[in-house]
Amino acid sequence: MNAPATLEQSARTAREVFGWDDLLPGQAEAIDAVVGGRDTLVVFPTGAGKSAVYQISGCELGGVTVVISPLLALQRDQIDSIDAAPDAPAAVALNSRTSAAAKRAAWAAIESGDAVYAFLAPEQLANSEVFDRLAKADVRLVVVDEAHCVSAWGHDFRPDYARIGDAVEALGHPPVLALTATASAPVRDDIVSSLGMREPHLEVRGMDRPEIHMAVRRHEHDADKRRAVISDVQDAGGPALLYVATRKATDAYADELTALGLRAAGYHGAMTQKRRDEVHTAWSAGELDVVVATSAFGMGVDKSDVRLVVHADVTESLDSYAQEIGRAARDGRPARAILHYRAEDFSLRSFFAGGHTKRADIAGVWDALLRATSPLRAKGIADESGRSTRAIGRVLNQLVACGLAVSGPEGVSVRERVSAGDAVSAVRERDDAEERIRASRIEIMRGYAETTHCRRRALLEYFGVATPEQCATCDRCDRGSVAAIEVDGPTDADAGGIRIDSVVAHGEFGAGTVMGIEDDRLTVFFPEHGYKVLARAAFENGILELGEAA
DNA sequence: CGTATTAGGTCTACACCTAATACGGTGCTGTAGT
Repeated sequence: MNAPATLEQSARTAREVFGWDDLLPGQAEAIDAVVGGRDTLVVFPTGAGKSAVYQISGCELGGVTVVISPLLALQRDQIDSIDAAPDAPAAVALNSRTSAAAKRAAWAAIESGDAVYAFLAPEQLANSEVFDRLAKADVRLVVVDEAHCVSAWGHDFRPDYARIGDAVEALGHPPVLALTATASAPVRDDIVSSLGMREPHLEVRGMDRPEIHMAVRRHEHDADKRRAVISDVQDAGGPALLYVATRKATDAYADELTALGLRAAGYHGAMTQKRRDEVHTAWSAGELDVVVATSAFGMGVDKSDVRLVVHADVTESLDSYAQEIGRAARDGRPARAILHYRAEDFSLRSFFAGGHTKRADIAGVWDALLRATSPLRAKGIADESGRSTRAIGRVLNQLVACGLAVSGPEGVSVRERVSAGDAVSAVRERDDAEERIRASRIEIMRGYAETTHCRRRALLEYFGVATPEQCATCDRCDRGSVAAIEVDGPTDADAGGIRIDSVVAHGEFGAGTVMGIEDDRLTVFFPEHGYKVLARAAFENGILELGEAA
């Protein structure tokens, strides 16, 4: 392979086919790897030209470029942008919203032998007709967009994400190009192994976003937190995003901000598609000061002048947090990211992380599958047993994930005829493993929130990026080197020999670490019991003692 | 696990308290019915 010639060719394609004058840093290297036949993982911030990498590579390679993308709206945007290019290959979508006529046209394009981009949600790969036809087509590249979803959405929420790797293998393993805006080392490893990528070329650029000032504020009381969040949004100085943990909170904050005279709108996954589109459009057009959203808002939202991203609750992982604050300052001008939280807020995340499958559900589903003579669907089992379709669906996913059952276009059927008891324990083991992983992600988030060192360093170290000790643009660096955890109200960080990070011993809870100090109360984290707010008087009656530093 | 809502109990009656209970995120798909 002649590398300079390839690069020159890529630059020409960019210019002549897509109308881009220059390739951005990293794009040429990634394209070179993909066109050379290597599996490639690209981690660029949004706006740094991830799409161009697959568009140019697909054009160079010819044949069919399969693009797996999580949201139908994203697929539509991508197709629109390809259609707008001066001389780009055709782009088609295959999904549940595609009309019969459009499907015929799409297959005609795919089977024509000309270069074409085919956009699919991963669920389409489980459709045997779609898959069989793709397998016969000339697929020369598989692109996985928003590849972090492979890691985050794997088995439970969208199980087909976990099976993309199998589909790639069954297609004869054409080069795989995975694209994402944020991926920590564990998530990268997860993507590589889940997609079955072989010795992938890794192209990571621009993880550091020094233009975003980072801060965290911890609160004792919910009312204080709400006030602080509202006040931050009022002082945004430009378009602001407010992320909350629940759908209900989106409306509550949006109403309050509206009452204060801001143009605010709520956004969450349970709203009608129409309403979601309206909010999205108004936000993009600059008609809203703030969108109050759950994690549903973000992917595919491209607004360059966001000046503030406030989180009223912790996210489920530092990966998600980086993703969400990364939506600020795409124009490169200064912006701020502020995380507000209370110790209790982690419990909602732990709830989402948990969720053990009920034994009776597992046994019931397994029994139904064993008796069945043809594949079953969640709805059928649910109707017959009177349990919820969702619960049954989860059991089915877990049974497939642990290899006891297989999922096909007609539904799920038994693969290994083990006893109900064995099925129950196999599913429970999966539950436990998943919960441990999610719990550890939450702990990393807690670590970020409670670090006494530079925030940016804490974030970037997690992403495996070397950084200086201090960034000078986070709340920790603002106040000098190692600072105390900030707690609402007067902070007396040294009285009575108790300090933030002091190790203490409690009669009931064992050894703990002081996380916060108020006038007469301490917040202490006990590894086995979590956070406890204790009266300072506990020292006087001997329940609490200053521990040795060991 | 924590919070918000509902049900139940109290008993001059109304309003109020407590205990029990429900609920909490992300999206595809296929099918039924307008």
